Amino acid sequence: MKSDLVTRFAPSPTGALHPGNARTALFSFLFARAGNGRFLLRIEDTDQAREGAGDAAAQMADLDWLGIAWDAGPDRDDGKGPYRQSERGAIYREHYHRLEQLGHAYPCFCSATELDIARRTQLASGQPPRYPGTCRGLDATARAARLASGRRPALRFRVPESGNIEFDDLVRGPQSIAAASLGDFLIRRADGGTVFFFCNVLDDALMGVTHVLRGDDHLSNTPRQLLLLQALGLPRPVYGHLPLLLDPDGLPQSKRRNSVTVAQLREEGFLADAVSNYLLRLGHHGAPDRWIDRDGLAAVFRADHLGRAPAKFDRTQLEHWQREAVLRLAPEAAADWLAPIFPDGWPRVERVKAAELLRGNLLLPDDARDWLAVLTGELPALTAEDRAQVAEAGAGFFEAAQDVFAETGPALAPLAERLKASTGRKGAALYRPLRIALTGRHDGPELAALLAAIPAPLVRERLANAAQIRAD
RNA sequence: GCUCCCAUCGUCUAGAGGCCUAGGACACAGCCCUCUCAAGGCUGGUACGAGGGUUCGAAUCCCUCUGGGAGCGCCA
Repeated sequence: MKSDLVTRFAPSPTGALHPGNARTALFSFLFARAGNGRFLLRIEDTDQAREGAGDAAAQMADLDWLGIAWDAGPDRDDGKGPYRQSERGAIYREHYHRLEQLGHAYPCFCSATELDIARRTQLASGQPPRYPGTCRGLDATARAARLASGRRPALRFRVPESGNIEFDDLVRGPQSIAAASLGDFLIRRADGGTVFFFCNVLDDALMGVTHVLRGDDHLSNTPRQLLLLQALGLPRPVYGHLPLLLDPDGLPQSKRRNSVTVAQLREEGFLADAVSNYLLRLGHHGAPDRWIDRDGLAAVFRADHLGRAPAKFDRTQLEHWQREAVLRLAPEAAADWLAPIFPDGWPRVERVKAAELLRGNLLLPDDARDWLAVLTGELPALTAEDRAQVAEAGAGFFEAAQDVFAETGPALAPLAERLKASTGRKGAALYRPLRIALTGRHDGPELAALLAAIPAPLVRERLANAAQIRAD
């Protein structure tokens, strides 16, 4: 059963998607899903100058990767689009006209320098920088005169001189601000370009958005947008302002500071569901401590469980969820996950087998590189300590191992049994030298599985090598 | 400069006056399990930014300060 709930994510395609935006998108998406509503994606590409080629497509790919699916968007119109603001010029023009007709907006002829001077003056005298109202009272003749002199006006919204603007924020609670503290703000640039305050809120209303989850940085802008809706006679959505997501050092994420992007995490090999499980718990509480499947995410999301304090991006916690995610990967998916580090010619079956063998000891695909050498290549030189352990077991031990291996093959149980009988060794004294000789390291999957996975010639070679090792 | 927002273990968080000698998770340390690592089990240390109030009682309410952030753009 569909409800009337409609949420959206409205990124501007300037650069890559950061975890903070991804979280906002995820929350909005889950919010809609949890309420049987719809989730919209709108691209706010009104600033062509700042837009990088392919940024929108890249961000959409990131969202898609995370499993954030939009019911309507640039590539999926539902009749209320277009979902790119660059294609909505006619709609904006129509509403500019209405605002002007209604007396809620007026042309402003002030130049950038004039405004700058006013701003500086106000700042210098301890006043908040606000539009001084120069063009507010211009009559028809004055306007005509300016137009005639060739000046192209911008359009400004006429903010009421008194009264309070009130709204109840989903996460911040009741808000109230005096209209008088707001200056008349711009809604259309002199070149005809639209301005965020305007197109953003207008599109939300026109697209039927009922609940807006967005960054904290918009909280103090909300009253302006509410004024706009009121002037236009459009319904207002419920707002929920999410605290910022900070870098590990506590500073806001930014391109300049090289904050991690979603694309980077993906390239490193982090799994989408690990990222989701992590983001779900940043600034949102109430989810159980255990792993949640992609399909179960929406069921634990609660809009009334959103936090107010900013959170720091913490790789260690992401890694915890990554470990959980890797453990839960289906065999085929695990092989795909490791694809970047497998040799090109490797057959599918081998890949799946290797992935199954190693995944318990991997956090990222890169971690598998050394293990690949264990399975197919040359072992790195042993440390002095490891040499000592191998030497302690003795040449006889490894000679016996070679003999037994020749008979029993790659099954550990009979091999261990026979070695135990012939050398008297057991437990760690038996297994550890074998592990070191065969893998060159102390950690890793079960020895039985390793023995079965390492090609027999390599096993023979390594056992023979171990028999040659003497303590330093 | 002005306005607004935020503040609990290293990190994510629970906490809406007594249930808090502050709970959980991650991380860390120790032990158990075990051929190793991981997983799992058990145990442990670590936090209410500071100062004033209000109250019988404050992490929770009020004020001040401190620290952080945002907005005030012909950026979004």
